[in-house]
Amino acid sequence: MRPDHAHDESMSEPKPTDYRWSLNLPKTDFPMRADLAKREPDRVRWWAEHGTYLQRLARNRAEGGAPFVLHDGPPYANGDLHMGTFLNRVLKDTLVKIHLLDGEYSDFVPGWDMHGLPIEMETLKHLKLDFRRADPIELRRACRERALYWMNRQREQMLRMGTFGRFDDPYMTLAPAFEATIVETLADLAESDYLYKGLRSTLWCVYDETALAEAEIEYKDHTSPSVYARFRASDAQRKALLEAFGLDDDGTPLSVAIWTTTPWTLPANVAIALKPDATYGVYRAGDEDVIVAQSLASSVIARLEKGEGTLRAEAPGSALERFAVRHPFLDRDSLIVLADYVELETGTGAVHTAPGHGADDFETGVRYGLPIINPVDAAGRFTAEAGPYAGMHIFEANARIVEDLRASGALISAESYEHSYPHCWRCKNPVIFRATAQWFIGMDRHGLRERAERAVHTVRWLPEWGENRMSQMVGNHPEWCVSRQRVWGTPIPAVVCTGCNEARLDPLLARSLAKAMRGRSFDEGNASDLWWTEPLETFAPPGMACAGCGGTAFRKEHNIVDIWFESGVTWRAVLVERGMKFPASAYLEGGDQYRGWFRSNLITSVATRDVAPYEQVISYGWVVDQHGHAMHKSAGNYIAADEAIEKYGADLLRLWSASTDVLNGDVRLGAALLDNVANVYKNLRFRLRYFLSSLDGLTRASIVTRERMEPIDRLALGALAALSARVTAAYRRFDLHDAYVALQQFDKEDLSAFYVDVLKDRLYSSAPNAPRRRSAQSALLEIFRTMCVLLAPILSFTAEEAWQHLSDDLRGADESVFDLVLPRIAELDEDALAAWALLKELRAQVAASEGVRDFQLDAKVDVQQPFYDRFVALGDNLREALVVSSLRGLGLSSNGTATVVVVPAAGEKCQRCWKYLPLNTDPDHPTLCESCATIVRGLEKPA
RNA sequence: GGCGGCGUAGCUCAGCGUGGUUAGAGCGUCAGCCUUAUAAGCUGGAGAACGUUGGUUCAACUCCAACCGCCGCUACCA
Repeated sequence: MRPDHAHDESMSEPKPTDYRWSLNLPKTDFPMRADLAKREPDRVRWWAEHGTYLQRLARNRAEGGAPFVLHDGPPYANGDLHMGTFLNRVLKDTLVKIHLLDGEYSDFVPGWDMHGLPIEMETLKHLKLDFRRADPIELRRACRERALYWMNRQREQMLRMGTFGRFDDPYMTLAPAFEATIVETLADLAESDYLYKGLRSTLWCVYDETALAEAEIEYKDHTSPSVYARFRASDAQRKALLEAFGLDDDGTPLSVAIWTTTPWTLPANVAIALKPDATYGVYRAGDEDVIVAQSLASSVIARLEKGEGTLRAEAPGSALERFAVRHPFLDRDSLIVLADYVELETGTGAVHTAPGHGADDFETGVRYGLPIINPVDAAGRFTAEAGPYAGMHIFEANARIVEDLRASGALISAESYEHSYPHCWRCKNPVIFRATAQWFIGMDRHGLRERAERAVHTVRWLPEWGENRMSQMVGNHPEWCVSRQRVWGTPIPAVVCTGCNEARLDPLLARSLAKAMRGRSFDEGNASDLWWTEPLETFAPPGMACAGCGGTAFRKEHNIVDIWFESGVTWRAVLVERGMKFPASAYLEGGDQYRGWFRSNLITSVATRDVAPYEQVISYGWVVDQHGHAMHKSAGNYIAADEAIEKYGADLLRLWSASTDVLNGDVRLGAALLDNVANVYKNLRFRLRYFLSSLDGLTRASIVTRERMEPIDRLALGALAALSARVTAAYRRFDLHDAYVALQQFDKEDLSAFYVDVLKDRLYSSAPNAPRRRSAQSALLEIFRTMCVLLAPILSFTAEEAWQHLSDDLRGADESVFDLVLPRIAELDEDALAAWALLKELRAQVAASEGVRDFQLDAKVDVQQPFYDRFVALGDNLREALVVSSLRGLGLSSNGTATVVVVPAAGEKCQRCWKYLPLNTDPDHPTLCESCATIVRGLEKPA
């Protein structure tokens, strides 16, 4: 012992009346301050070094735990994580840990989505390359490096969040076996006739020069030109049209008024669509006649600025079918056609139709056998077909076209129109429709749509409305365009017959390629480079011949597959290939994935296995700011995950994820809100600290079994069981918020305001080894252990930190908090719970007595019959529960209600235990009660 | 435009499938107490037109309709 320490002791020599030294006051080195940002990284390291997750996983399997597989929806390996990703990772982690702690084989394989345009764009920018000129193999190698860089970086960030999983063996869409699975699935789909090539008007990004899928567009507000224009009739056309209206031709010019927000599509115009059952009129305004829908006539005539128009005649749209008018600036006719989709809310009721530039227009074009004019190249420049506009960029041409319309007198009005418009998810520019030949998965082939919808109803959806949403999503899903004209991805190994130009995807060829890819090791780089580097003969089956012309000469196509298709086969590449549980127990993602990953997985799985790939789907809301607004970097309310963790600590943010209802609606996040959570955190932390401090001195050997505990300690454990039952039930239905509320309430009402207060006297003033003190400590140990395991899925860091502060002796074989098991509650003792509740109530009444403090009172209690015997059995615990000096009596209540009457305590205040009792029973300790005197006497002569 | 979700105290949420006591909880806030959990703890108080407006009903936060706000999804706004 160091001299200065001895000195300290002599300095704090107790005064004769100060008996603090003889009390068992709380003692722990569990820090009051969390310092989460500083301490959490140590915990992450500790879990890694001890293999906490994998060890528990192995133990659960050895003990026969049922498999539980949360299948990870792969984040895109590009950029740092934001709070939306944080929520995603932590919710998944919580679910994984709930099942892990429940003894299941909760196998979580994280994965990454690593191909695709965003990484390709980043890489090109980084290398200052133009993708048209870059060597594909070089570019793909650089993309791979970049994707791996981001994956590693994101992995570190995920681990920092305290998440568990097989982070040493994640799945990657760029791994050889994964790529091979993609190709094999394409082969299967081609073989079973779901996959085919066709000319369609598809979403196209002119900046990235590729087709896009529905899942790749974002809706944003966009201001478009709003142009009303005349399509004039030639003399012969005018005569015919007027006849259809029953009018004579008096030589007045006639035109059909159309409306468009995309003037650049006018060069591709071949038709005007009318609604068959709507009424159209010929209106005379000044010196001209115009045809327009009756219900929109006034707004169109107003734009003519030629005064009030007069209605000359009316006819249904169907009466005008197949008449024609002249294109406003090209030398051709525009056919009047009918289409049900024409709306009469805005515009003129006469829809400018360009089959090359719209899905519906395309369909109408096919129906009428119209030419599919597509005068726009991949980069958005007009081709020679566009006549005077050849060479211009389409969006720049808008203004020019409007001016030309004005100059030729075809323009009625030019305004601007703000509307929500599809944009490219990657470059954020408006997308267009452009007719090109692409590969599709047909939702309407072999009943795929109906089978997918049926599969939806076999799945458990959380929230329940997810079922309806998914069902609608599948019902509305058009053909899935899966081909992309880029290089960073898995090839669609199709070939084109050099004889007849017919494209085909030969399943044998594809499987041969896949087999070669599987033969490559991860370190050899992109296995699918083989499609670029090896001659076609390497993979082509012998005797491959064109089905159309019988030709045997082919060349390779160089499309890659949509990355939504790649992530769409994770169920196969991960669950099936690794021999994990399939269908997965659960998928858990943000609500945006109904159209994305939930759907892509459903479709590929139903098409090839006829079963949904998941048993349950859980979706959660979008993270928005404090005020409910979407977070954007530009709006300044964006929160990066690593910054938030540095500032608040991962555990506080984890607690936030449980503090709010994440499943329905938006999830708010902001500083004020986190302050709120911080208070709750602090309370829970203090409680854990208090438990640890009051367990001081307890050893495994001195633990009192439940049967031999004081009666009130057994009641406390009954209340604990009720908490366990509620929290584990909440966990099993993934209601983290209910678990959070339950833990908080128990902490506050049962522990802090009641049980802890009740135990103080017993813990502090008993002899250290007294059975009644050990009983209290044993109950507290049980509560501590249970609170730790119940908190662990959410507050992983703090629960582990607290558990580590328990003595090795008490922790025993359960080295980590994740070695513990969630309580299994067979059935609750309702009578005990009722007695506990009544005690709390009576204690609250005593505590609320004005002006007097604990122990300054004696009490007399009357309770109704069911409780009477129980209370008698409590013995001195009843007095203890009320925190009074003595119980003056326990009676049977006559009126059926329990009452407690308090009176000033009879004795004098014992200087040690503060109870008011008879003092001076020991001449050496005149200011102590008899019990304290005995204890102090025993302590005075330490061995 | 359509579909869906959400809208209850300063904050986060319960309650509303079976409409009926003074609409609950935690956090915060204010006041009091304790000083043997002490950079803690206890007790008490204040605090809510249950988004708005109508309707059904003896009675609505709870059922119905419309509307408003926020968010998400979606569309053939040509």
